Amino acid sequence: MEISCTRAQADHQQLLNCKNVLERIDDNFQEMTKLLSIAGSEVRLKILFLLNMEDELCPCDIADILEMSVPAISQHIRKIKDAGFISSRRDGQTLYYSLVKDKTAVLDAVFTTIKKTA
Amino acid sequence: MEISCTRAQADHQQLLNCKNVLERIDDNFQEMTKLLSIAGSEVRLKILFLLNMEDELCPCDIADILEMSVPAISQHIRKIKDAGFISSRRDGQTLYYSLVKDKTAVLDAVFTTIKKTA
DNA sequence: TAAGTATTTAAGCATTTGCTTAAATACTTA
DNA sequence: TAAGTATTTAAGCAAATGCTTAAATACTTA
Repeated sequence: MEISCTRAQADHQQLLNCKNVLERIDDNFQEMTKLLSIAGSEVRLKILFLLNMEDELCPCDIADILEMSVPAISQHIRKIKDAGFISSRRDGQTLYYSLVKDKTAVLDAVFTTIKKTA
Repeated sequence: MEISCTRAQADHQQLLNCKNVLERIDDNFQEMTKLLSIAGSEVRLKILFLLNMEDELCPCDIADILEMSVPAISQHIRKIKDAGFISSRRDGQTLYYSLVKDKTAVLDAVFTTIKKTA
């Protein structure tokens, strides 16, 4: 917990306080980074947005809408699913994916902002 | 704008509608992806969080708080600055960085969530 | 103007990312 | 059970990322 900044003006109490705050909520940063790094890709952000708008979609639908290959979409879906932000239900051959709402609640503000036509 | 999904059950009207919605707000997706991909790194999310909490900080402060090298922090700062989400003011040798509030407003929900102690 | 501090920039390199193509798995239906 | 559809998985590869170290730039002060 030592402070190395050599500036005379450095407010060492401020820096220590910042360190303490970050340390206390470190787990929150990791969980939030997981969500934001998932959402910080244009393809995945669109997938999340579409699932929010349509409730549930299958990989084939998403591939069509985004005009991308099915394996490419499937691999994005796996990443989002592994992180726990979507879940799936099977209906015959088709897998329907939907948002895990309580893990993605913070994205509501993001979706609202995106929807605002400039 | 053609639909390639071969599923008999596919709701082609739904898929076309999704494509139209996305197309209309495509610029919003790009801008939002820029912000989320910046914020989707633990180090940068902490930098943004700290700037939100402390109003302004210099690279040296941030390097101290996060216990990282100054060049590493500087390169993250440059990325955030190039994207337009922070601005700087100089006071002597020291550069102070602060959030561009109207470009990062959507992160308020993120910061609030992070601050909630579990 | 010389030396010191704050910061950025650049080169180098290991790791990660995100696609492609090909093959495997799961389910349905003739 | 064979053939077809939906999806995943895996290998391969080009591009992006994020650090390190070393050097350059900007400013201050003795």
